[in-house]
Amino acid sequence: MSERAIHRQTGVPARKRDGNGAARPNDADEIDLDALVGHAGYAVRRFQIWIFQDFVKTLSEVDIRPTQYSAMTVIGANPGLTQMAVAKRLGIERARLVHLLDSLESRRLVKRIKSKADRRSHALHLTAQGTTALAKFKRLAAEHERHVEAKIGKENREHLLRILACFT
Amino acid sequence: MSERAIHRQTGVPARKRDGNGAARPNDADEIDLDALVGHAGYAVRRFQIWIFQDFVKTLSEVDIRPTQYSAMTVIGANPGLTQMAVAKRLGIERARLVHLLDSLESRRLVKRIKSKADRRSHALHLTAQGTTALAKFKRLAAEHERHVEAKIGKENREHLLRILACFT
DNA sequence: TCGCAATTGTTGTCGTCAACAACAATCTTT
DNA sequence: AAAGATTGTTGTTGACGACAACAATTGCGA
Repeated sequence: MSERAIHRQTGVPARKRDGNGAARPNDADEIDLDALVGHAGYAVRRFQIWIFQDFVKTLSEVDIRPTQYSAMTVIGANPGLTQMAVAKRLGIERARLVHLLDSLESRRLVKRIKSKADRRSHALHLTAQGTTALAKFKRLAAEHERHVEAKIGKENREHLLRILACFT
Repeated sequence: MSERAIHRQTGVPARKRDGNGAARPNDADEIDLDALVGHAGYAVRRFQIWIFQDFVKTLSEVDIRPTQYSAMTVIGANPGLTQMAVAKRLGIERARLVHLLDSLESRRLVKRIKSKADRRSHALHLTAQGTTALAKFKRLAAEHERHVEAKIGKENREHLLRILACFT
């Protein structure tokens, strides 16, 4: 039970009511989050939304979204991976990866090469164009990362990366 | 450019190839994440997915999702808020909140009371049933939070909350 | 006081994403 | 050769963020 909720119950005067027991509908930043302040998930969710928006905005000139970036980065560093391997490593569903790669392949950034060893699978590679494009994506992503640093602080960002390293 | 990528280029023997330059398609945990390890957004995203899954699972017996929980918590602590106020405070779109409240109202957990002062808006309240239900939700959510603590450590969780406090 | 802009809730659409289920082609195991 | 597993694919469902439009209502300025 939060203090402010208790205050209401014990009759501490709310500053404005509308006849329905309504307590100041506006005035956004004085609303009690109560139990939410103790939940990591809530803060993480808000942060993640902020990060994604900044990422998308910072990379808008190249029209690359976070998941696309992560796929290209992994493929670039590990040429020849199968879709299953990429999906498992990044925690993406393989069904989801199909459309993702369709999109990247249609933009000539990635190519699927039918594997001769296992004809079920595709070996994934960046195209030459994809390689140079990825270099630019990485520069823009680094710029985005500086925005994160500016938002939460250099050492906080590094500490965050250490804390969450077990999820990568 | 990652070390393992360089190794490939410099001819360090990859252990298995399939004739297409493919390097060990399987063996998930040896895949180089390259630039992703330096991106807070990637770790945060993976973490957030893990948290949501655990939250949903831990509260599955009461069938409450994170967003529903956050809305009920705020309404419980600030009875009489309008939909706009809740949406702004939680960073939810007011259009999204409509369905969310429809669902909660149909389960008799929340009620919308037409405001007499401003007939455009609704004053949001928990029902009696909603109040007792929320108490149980909070107990389960606290259990979920202990899972988080067990996953990343007590002091890491607290540090995380401090780092991300500016997003709540 | 009248009229126009802003606000509130609502409806609808679009795109992203996670979670499943089913399927054909192919591999592996027995 | 038969049975079972794997890989890529297609499709569906539901939660969610973003956006646009709308009616009812409010508030403000001319």
